[in-house]
This record gives sequence, structure tokens and C-alpha cells, in this order.
Amino acid sequence: MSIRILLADDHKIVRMGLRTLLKSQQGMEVIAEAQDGRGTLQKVKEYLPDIVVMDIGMPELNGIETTRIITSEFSHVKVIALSMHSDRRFVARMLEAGASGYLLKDCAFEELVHAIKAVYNNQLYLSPDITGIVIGDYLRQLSSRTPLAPFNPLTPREREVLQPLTEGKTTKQIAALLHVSAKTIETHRSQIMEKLNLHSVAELTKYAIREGITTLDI
Amino acid sequence: MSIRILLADDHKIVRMGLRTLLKSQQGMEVIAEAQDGRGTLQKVKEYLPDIVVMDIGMPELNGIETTRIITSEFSHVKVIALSMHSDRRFVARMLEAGASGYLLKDCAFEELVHAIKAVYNNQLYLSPDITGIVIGDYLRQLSSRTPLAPFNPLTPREREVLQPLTEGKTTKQIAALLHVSAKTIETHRSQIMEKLNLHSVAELTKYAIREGITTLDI
DNA sequence: GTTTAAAATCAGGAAATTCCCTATTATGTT
DNA sequence: AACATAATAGGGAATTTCCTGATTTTAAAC
Repeated sequence: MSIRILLADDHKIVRMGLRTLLKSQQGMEVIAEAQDGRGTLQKVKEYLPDIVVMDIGMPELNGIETTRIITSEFSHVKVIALSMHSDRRFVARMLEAGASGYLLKDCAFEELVHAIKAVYNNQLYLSPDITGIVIGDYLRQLSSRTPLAPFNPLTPREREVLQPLTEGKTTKQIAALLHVSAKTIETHRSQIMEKLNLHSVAELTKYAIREGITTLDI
Repeated sequence: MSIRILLADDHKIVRMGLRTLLKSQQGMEVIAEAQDGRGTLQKVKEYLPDIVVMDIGMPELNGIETTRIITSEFSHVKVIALSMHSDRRFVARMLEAGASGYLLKDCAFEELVHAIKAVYNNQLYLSPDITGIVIGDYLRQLSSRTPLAPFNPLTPREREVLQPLTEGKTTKQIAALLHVSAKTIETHRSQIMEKLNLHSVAELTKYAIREGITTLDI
């Protein structure tokens, strides 16, 4: 009896590629495909696959929420996330939602096969890059003894600093704006960078846009 | 003699899937792969493929700039864009950069095969969805007589600098990437800022996102 | 085929900013 | 009371940016 797999990815050509790749594997079978979160839920209900290989960035219902529903309602269906993002917040959310594996799309195909086998045998599997992130967060939690809040790691004040920073204001201007010393803003900035593990204004800006802290307007 | 294809996509597993799919096709051969814009240029120089199947969203040097360089330096090498975006601006830029085809990743594999054959025979190929956009813009231009892409003030080299800058790279790193002095990058940067009248990395990043020079991913 | 303009390259040195380390003072929390 | 977190800030080294100026290559125009 081969491992029954459901592919969930919004790009048809990616699904087709994965399906073809997996066809060459002994003991694995792609029994269905879905192109969005809701479709995935339906197919899971219909086919009860062993494993769902799931893209995170899907329309309608994203991979994280879909995973949350699957793992709570169908406890024997395992989910492997196949993501473009190595962002710790995606990893944390996906694992917290109950995924059994997390792979980057940049991984080798062999790694996917390996992950599928591992997860089928009730193990967890992470991409090597991802493992580093998870261990890092784990250690941080150990040392701080407070759970990492993956959703909102910044304090209100840090957000207040981040917004003008990602709107092109200089440290000095922000200091004037908030009526504190420029040194204080510097400290906030490095604290923000440390927390998010982003070390450039460009990356902070992208983060802030995605989090709704600033907008694309200039 | 089969059609010699170069695959350019930053996700290994996607390349692997496409390679496997294309292997089943008579008269087509994937002769090389690349995972970023600069790598693509090298491989093009090395292998002189008939066709480059190119993802748009690649780090360091994006698919559009890469296409621009390829089509200007290697006029017999054709480029087919394989993109997630049906955004008109991407389509317009890609075609303007000299691409011979534009497909959505959501397309069927058969469509890619079809596109490759068409482009190899010196035709152009667009996804059906994309055709609608192009015709729409064309009609709009006819009626308004105002060009859609309102005057891109940056030179190709400046865009080459802007992309890594808005991906969080330091001036030094960009200099290494482009094999020029850091002083040169500084000059480009201030030239960019001058032209756009934007004087912070945050604002440049937003501009670059809107212009498709970089993406929101970190 | 010269003139002209734009693009791409680089440097020196002053000015400004960031980075790293350290530290103090609320403010809650257990 | 004890403890962690948040918010504040300074000193000084290291780095980056800014301004001015200059050469070379490429492309277009005439």
C-alpha cells in the first residue's frame, strides 16, 4: 500500500511538475490536487490522504489556516509545508498550526521524498535551513523563558518607531517626532532588527508593509 | 536537432519538476538551469540555448533585467517568461525587455510546450489571460494616446543597483556583486535618489516594489 | 566622422550615521 | 520583594553617506 498524497499549490504547472516527479517514486501516489485552501479541505474530506503537500501562499484560505483545520479535524492526515519563505514567522505559524514538516521550495526533490517518508512514519521533518531557525527560537525561549510571540514580536513603542523609519524618516527626525533622544531611537531600531532578524531598512520596510505598519504609498 | 532550453527559476524543486516534464517531450532538451539572474546570464553565454524559460521574481537580478541583457547581447536567444503575476506592468515590462512569450505559472504544462514550439519558430506566444491584458492596454493606448509606462527614469544599470539595494544588500555587497568599486555604487545610488527625488532606502524600497524591481518577500 | 550627450566608472575627505556595549528608570507580574 | 520587560540614553569605534570632481565608454545626432 503506497503513501497517498494530496498536492495543494495554486500553480498548476508546479503541481504537474511535482506529480510527475513523485510518479517516479516507489510507494508514493498522488491521489488528488487542489489549487486553493478551500479546495484542499474538500479533497481531504473526500480522499483522506496520508499526506498533504501544501504551499503556504494560496488564495482564499491560506496554507496555514488550511493546515490548522486539517490537523484538528483529520488527525491522521499529515501536512508538509512547501514554502518560498524561510521567514521565522511563517515557520512558527505553520508548525503551531500542526504541520509535520516544513520545506523550502528551493530544496532538492530528494528532500521532499525524504520528508514524505519521515512524516509518514510519524516523524517530523524540517529543511536544514529551517532547522536552524527553529533551534534558534527554541534556545531564545529557553534563555528567556517566555514564549516567542510569533505574531507580534514588537512592542507598541517599537511599532511607533518602525513606522516613520519605513516612511523614510531619519533617526533624528523620529527622535524629534517622539520627543526623545536620537540614541533612544537607535536602541529601538537595533532592538527591532534583532527581534525580526532583519538588518536593513529595505527588509524592515517590506516587513512593515506586510504587517500593515506602513503602506506602499510614498 | 532538438530545441535547447535553459531553465531559470529560483526554486530548485520547480526547476526539477519542469525538467522532468520537458524530458517527456520529443525534440526538447533542458541543457542547463540557473537560479538567479546573474547565473542565467552566465549559462546563456556558456550554452547559447535556443530558449530561456525564465521566472520573473528572482533575487539579485530579476527576470526583466536579465531578459533585457540577454535579448540585447544574444539576439538569437529567445526568452519565455513564466510568471506568477498577471499584473499588466510585469507583462508590459517583460515584453518591452524583449521576451518572446509570457505564461502564467498557473497554466497547463501543454501550454508551455506549445509556447516553446511557437517561440522557437520565431512567433510570439502569450497566455490567453495575458493576451486580454495586452489587447486591453493596446486599445487604451489607441484611445488615449498616452503611453502606459510613464517614462522610466532609471537606466538599466541603475535598476541593477536598485534591486539588491532594496533587498537589503549593503553598498559593499552590491559592489562585489557587480564587480565594481563601492564608490561606483554610491554614485549610482545618489543618482537614483536624485532622479526619483527619494532620499531614503525605505522610499526606494516602496518604489521598487511598485515598479516590480523587487518583491515583498524577504 | 566628428560633436554631443548620457551612462558608467572611481576617488578624496568631511560629515553623519550606525553599531556595540553599558546603564538607568519606570512598570508591571508573580 | 524579586524579576523581567520596556523605554530611555551616552560613549566611542566603525562604517556609511554626502559632496565635489574627474575619466572613460557608449550611443545618438548631426
